[in-house]
Amino acid sequence: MSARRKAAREADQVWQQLVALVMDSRGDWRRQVIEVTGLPFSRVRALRRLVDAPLTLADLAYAMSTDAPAATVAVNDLERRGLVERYPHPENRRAKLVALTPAGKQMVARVHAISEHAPGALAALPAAELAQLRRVLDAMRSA
Amino acid sequence: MSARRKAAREADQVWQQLVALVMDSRGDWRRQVIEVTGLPFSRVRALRRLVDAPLTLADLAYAMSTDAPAATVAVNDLERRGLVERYPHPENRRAKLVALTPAGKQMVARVHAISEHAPGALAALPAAELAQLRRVLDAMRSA
DNA sequence: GTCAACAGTTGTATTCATACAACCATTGTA
DNA sequence: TACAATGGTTGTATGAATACAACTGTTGAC
Repeated sequence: MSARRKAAREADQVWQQLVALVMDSRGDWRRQVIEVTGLPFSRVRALRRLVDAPLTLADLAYAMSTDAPAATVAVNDLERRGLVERYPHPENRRAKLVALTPAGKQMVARVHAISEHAPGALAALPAAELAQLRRVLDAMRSA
Repeated sequence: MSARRKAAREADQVWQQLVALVMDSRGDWRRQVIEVTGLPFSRVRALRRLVDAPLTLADLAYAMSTDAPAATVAVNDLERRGLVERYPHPENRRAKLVALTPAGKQMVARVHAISEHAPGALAALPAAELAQLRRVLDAMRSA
């Protein structure tokens, strides 16, 4: 096996560990998101896909791995709440772009501000390892 | 602020980053779990709480952060599928303990074997950092 | 100009998840 | 013994997530 493939498999395994860890001890994060925003969780998921840039409905549906009708319904709801707005695609009159309004951005910020307590195993890590972990996560985000 | 409290806050922040990362790029893990097991996701969540030791229904409900009726329904379903069995609590005749059957353990193993590809940012990490990350995760699991 | 493919919308149906009320049996205690 | 608290079950109600069929308008290829 090539070194490249080996590295990829290593990454996949680490990822699985991460997912399992978060999913297992996720606790009430989802519940908290729903309570803080007053939105169904899927709406929040939609909002978070739009932080970087506006998306067409098709792209949004793909990003959420659902279908187009679901995206339409979600955007309708978010638009009624003033968190999002539709506007015509400049180069394709079939398509529409969906963008966050200021209120929408604020809502996303509120979600990011939700703080959940770290599970015991994480809180028990030595400070040095914790710092290392944070460095890795920062590196990932900026990548 | 005490050093202890400061460390706890640091851990909480790292944890938030982890949760956000996994939730954002979770992709089809849930979908895959459902497909592989043929079970609703909440049933899988229940199964996974039972790997370490049998639980009473009340404890299971608490661990899943839902209520007792939901736990009863879930266990009924899992029992019909032969993945779990109830037996009387040795010291409290009100309570019942729920334990995985061999088939149930096998099912959990199948869930753990589901491999999802690491998101780009993670796969792009230098090998040394990846190894470091894995070390931290291993340490967390054994803690 | 016709026609297939694309982008979005509307409406419907189904399954899941969740919460709550009401109930029975057991336990421990006043 | 009477009573409150615990552990579980049944049934009901509701909202969320998901999928699919059918339709309109737009585009691009032939």
